[in-house]
Amino acid sequence: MGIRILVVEDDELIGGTLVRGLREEGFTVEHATDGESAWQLLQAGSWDLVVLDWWLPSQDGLSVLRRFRERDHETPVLFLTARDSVTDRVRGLNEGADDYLGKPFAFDELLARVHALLRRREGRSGTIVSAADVSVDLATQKAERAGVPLDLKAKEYALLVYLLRNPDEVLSKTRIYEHVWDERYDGLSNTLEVHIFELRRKLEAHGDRLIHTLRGRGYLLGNPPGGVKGNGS
Amino acid sequence: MGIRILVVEDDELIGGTLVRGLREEGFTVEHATDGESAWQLLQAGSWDLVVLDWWLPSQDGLSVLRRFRERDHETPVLFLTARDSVTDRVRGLNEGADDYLGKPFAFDELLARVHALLRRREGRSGTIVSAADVSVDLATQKAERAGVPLDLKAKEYALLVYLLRNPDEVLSKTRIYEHVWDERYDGLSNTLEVHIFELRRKLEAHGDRLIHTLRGRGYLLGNPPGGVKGNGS
DNA sequence: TCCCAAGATTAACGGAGATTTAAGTCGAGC
DNA sequence: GCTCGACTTAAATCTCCGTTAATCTTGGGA
Repeated sequence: MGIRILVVEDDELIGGTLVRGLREEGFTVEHATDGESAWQLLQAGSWDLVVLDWWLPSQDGLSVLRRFRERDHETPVLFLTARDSVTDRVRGLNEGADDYLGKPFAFDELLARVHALLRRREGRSGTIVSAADVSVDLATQKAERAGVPLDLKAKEYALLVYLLRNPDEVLSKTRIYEHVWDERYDGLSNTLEVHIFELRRKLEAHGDRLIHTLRGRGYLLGNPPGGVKGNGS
Repeated sequence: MGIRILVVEDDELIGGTLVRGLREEGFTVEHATDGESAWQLLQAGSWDLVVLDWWLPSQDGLSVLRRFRERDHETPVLFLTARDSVTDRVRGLNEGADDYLGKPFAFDELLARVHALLRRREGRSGTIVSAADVSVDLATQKAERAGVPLDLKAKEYALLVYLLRNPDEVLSKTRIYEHVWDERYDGLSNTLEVHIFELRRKLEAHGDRLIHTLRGRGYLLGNPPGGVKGNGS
């Protein structure tokens, strides 16, 4: 939903904790337990952040990172090193990792670094994503419109975040569905429409329409398409 | 629309998603589920891009590609390989595919590659198609004239894109209709004229006439035809 | 100048797609 | 294992886009 994180970690306990914990924080999380599947997932999807373990069974994390960086220099990578080895972390950073964390670590600490990396990428705006008079704080998961806090369900929140991150752009249902639900969109279900409805209801309690329908094309959050409609005169 | 894409994919879910998603993005999309019908469609129509699955029931995608490339070296082909097999993708590229994508893939990623391939072919200009003071960004589906955004319906958008891609050229109603509507033009319906009218209305709100009528021959977007009209001698 | 065909314009209709409401399902937490 | 709430499914209703159709306008030829 909204923000997609790939966790590459073979240790069952640590991996499970990471996935669960990050999901509770409202992220969409996928989990790979070896280098090969990690590589496939990296190529397949667009990720906002990658948490990558140093030691992996079939292929070490470093070479995954190196291959990944040949194509993608943007997506932040948080590197997990087995211990706080200076040489390891230097090598990781040299290969394009953005930050590292030595095991064992507290989940809190990892979360702080995740937010820091995402913040850096959001460009100045802190953990806050906003458009028009709506804003969401990704760290605290609080959404508000015109200063009034919104009480959103998890899916509504995820949907809003995705729309906010692509303001004034036509987003097809296919794209929205794949991002927010992390599934293929078969066009048979109207789940997306129902959530749009709920989100609109809550947003429009404190302002006018923000989510516009482009019939047959998708939805758009922001200014109504086509600028000013009925000009005066 | 305006831009025609052939999707060759036997998997119902993936194919359905591709067709629906690409249509939402404003393309005219046809769908073939086996090599034989794919071959027929390839020969029948003129396509701007082909998305071709590796595995097909009656005949594998590679041989379809090979046969197609004997006649057509221009049309970009995006190849879908079942997995990220290096040998598969090398073979595909050797046979004349322009790009590949390993399943599973996110729709977003496919869309990005589609735009990249079209861009390469559109000639430098990015995803932007323009003529005179009108331009359309195929990626964001935003159209504008003299900097003023236009609020176009799906069909109007498709029509405009087709006209923009063939500026200063007389386009018969038959050609326009078959490209934009993807149907035979029987000359009985005046749908095309109605859409031309609507499109003109929106375009001419911010400038003078751009779509000219060539009585009995069709329409032309661009400079008035023949320069000076009633020149003597 | 008159006539006719091609095209322009306007209004109305039908249906696909979108909205809305309500009932069903599933999982988390007690 | 029960209950509550979030999410999904289903179904009714509505809305708007694209088409049709009917009328008006224009241009070219006799």
